[in-house]
Amino acid sequence: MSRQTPAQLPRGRPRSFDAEAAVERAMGVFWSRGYHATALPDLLRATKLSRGSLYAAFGDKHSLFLRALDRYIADAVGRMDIELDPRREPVDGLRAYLAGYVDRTSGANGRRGCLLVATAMELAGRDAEVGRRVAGFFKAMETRVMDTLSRAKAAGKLADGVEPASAARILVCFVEGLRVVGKTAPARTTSQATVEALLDRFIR
Amino acid sequence: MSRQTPAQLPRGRPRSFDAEAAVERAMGVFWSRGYHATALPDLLRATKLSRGSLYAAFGDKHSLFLRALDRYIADAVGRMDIELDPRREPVDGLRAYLAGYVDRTSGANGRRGCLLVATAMELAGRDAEVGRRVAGFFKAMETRVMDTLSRAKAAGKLADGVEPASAARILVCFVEGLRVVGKTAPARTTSQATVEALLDRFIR
DNA sequence: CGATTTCAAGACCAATTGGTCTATATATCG
DNA sequence: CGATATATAGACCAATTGGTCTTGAAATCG
Repeated sequence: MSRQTPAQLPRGRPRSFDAEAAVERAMGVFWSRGYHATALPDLLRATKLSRGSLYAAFGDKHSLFLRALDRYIADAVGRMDIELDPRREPVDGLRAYLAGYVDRTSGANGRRGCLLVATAMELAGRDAEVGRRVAGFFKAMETRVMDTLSRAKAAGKLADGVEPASAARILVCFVEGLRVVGKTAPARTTSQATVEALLDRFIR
Repeated sequence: MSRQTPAQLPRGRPRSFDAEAAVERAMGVFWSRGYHATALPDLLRATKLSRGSLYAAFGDKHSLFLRALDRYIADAVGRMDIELDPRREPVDGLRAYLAGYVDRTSGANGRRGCLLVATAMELAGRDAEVGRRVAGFFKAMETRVMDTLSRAKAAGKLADGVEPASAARILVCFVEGLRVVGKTAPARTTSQATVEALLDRFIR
């Protein structure tokens, strides 16, 4: 361990913008337009940064994209960790989790789509950095859903013959497919009914 | 009705390339790279056409893309019409249909992805021509799956409480989600097992 | 103050974009 | 043959791409 130097504040003009807020705004652009269709001017407008500042802070477009993607993933995982919290009734958790997807895949929300699914389709196959993140996200979701299903099963809430492991993979595919079909902006009632019909097959 | 003129053959050098084959090759490029990431030189290389011929035959990049997408959709619908043929055992048809997705969503096939899903995510929200095609395809799939499920139900092959209409929407979401998750190139056995577990919930 | 640092504005760059057009070769007709 | 039509190769175009660099104005320090 090296001795702690007295922290020596920087001397010049302090950083005056919030990098994390810039990442969030950039995320919004990539989300709406996709990676290739997003041009530098789009990002400058959204982040309200100058070219120089943006490149100084993030390196290049691809690095900024990865930060935006990481942010999107962290948000999604954080949401799941609340909805599928182990201290909660597992079936309630699953309902909340699926209700979130109903929300995100109907009407205008549906039409906007999902940065992660769009990125998976656009880049995951040819960009290893992206591929690892996408695979990691699906894995994280699968794990959380499986754990929740296991707790539901222990509580006798699963239909006969439902295996948490395979059911979790089914649910992951289903919700990601909802996001795809959601691009056609289906009515909320449609997504809602579909989700309920699916849940009926798994919950006692 | 105007009188039929004697068909008057064209007089000059005849067209020497097969437009439909060019569309198919272009489809392959869009499929592998996506719309925005496909540049003109990629299309010229794949179709083996000169710039002039390509623009004369197809107008512009976007029109060629629409033809490629139409071709992809026609192929997919044609496949379904065979797999889900009304003269076939409905449950066998569903198994064949799902087996096709297992094939297309595992390993290298999975990594390559699906032109339709990629297009849905990349363009459907902002390009009305594309949006209509994507929505039409999902509708076509849903109809065919629903009809098959109805026949299965009439034959007493469906599990209790399964409704063909909602089950068809579930299956459509599920298979499109398989294509998304397939971008991480899962093992064939994984996709296979997931599909079988799903079918178990619906088939008696 | 003067040193230091960060900012925005925008000039600038080479490469690439989708798209047009010209020149020329070639194939088919009457 | 001569007229007609179609092909290719590639020059050419303006606009845009991602990315660098310069300038000069602020903001903070000792």
